[in-house]
Amino acid sequence: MGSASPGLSNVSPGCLLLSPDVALRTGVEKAEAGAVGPEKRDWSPSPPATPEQGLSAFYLSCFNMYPEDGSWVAKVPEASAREEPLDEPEQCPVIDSQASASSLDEHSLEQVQSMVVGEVLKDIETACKLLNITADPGDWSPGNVQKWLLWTEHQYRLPPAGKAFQELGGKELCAMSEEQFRQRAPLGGDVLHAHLDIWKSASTSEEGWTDGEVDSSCSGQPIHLWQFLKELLLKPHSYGRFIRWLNKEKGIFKIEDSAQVARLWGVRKNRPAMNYDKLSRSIRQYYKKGIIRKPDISQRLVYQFVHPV
DNA sequence: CATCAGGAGCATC
DNA sequence: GATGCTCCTGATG
Repeated sequence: MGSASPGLSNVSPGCLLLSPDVALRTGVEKAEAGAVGPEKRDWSPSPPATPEQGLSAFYLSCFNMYPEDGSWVAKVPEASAREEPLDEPEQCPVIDSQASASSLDEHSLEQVQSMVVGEVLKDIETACKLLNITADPGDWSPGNVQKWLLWTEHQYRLPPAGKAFQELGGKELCAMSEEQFRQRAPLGGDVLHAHLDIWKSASTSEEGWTDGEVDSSCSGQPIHLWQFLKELLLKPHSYGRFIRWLNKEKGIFKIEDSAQVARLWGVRKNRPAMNYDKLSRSIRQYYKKGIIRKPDISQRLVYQFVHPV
């Protein structure tokens, strides 16, 4: 998938996907019914072929596969009854080596999750570039708001609502409730509100990333692979199923899902062809430099930072 | 078969 | 030149 640029690919999947309040309860169902339209009802979880197909529509449809509120994860067909560690940020689940059917389901779910997040972020990024606006709706000028409205209306075939939101800046827009959206735009106001929520949550989680102590996106310097790995390790809440510490003090970590880690790295570096073979080659370049090494007892997919934090 | 190790050429900054 | 992407051969469990 991905050619998302470094900026938006910073967003943590967990922040988006684990916020059912935003994604599920603020009109996504209605978004599907009202905007996505009958021709898109039979979405299967595969990425849209073209931007014009509407990546957010894909996102919305994916969520709508399990539309009741509550835990989205639990709605996955035949999903494991095992508790997901979603509410315990520090918990790093250990993936059983004997993969059961249920853990396989979890894996495919994770793939869908990260895929969806990637597509949504790409969607937002595309819009930002196209419209020359920032990803954070709070920063929008009234002109930016109008651009965003036009774009969203066009993407989801909503009736024009620009006039109803004239003179409103991004801050005011963000402060508005779904009800207020509906008052101003009886047709599609709820959908616009739902989309704005997605943008808001995307930019919020992006800020979360830039707070990271090893994050390099502020400095403008290209991120190093070892920094990226540390970033993932710092966010077990979001990435604990892909990569986790075995011994944080010694800097020993295990890549649990090599394909996902490589994919995330590829997204970050805008290298869609990235895979674990290449990523691991880059890790091995660190051997000589004394940044990463294999631990004393070598294990598959286990590496060690030479200078743990 | 996936992973690991490392050589080599190349692009980018 | 540093960094990492890409492709490669060969080894290993």
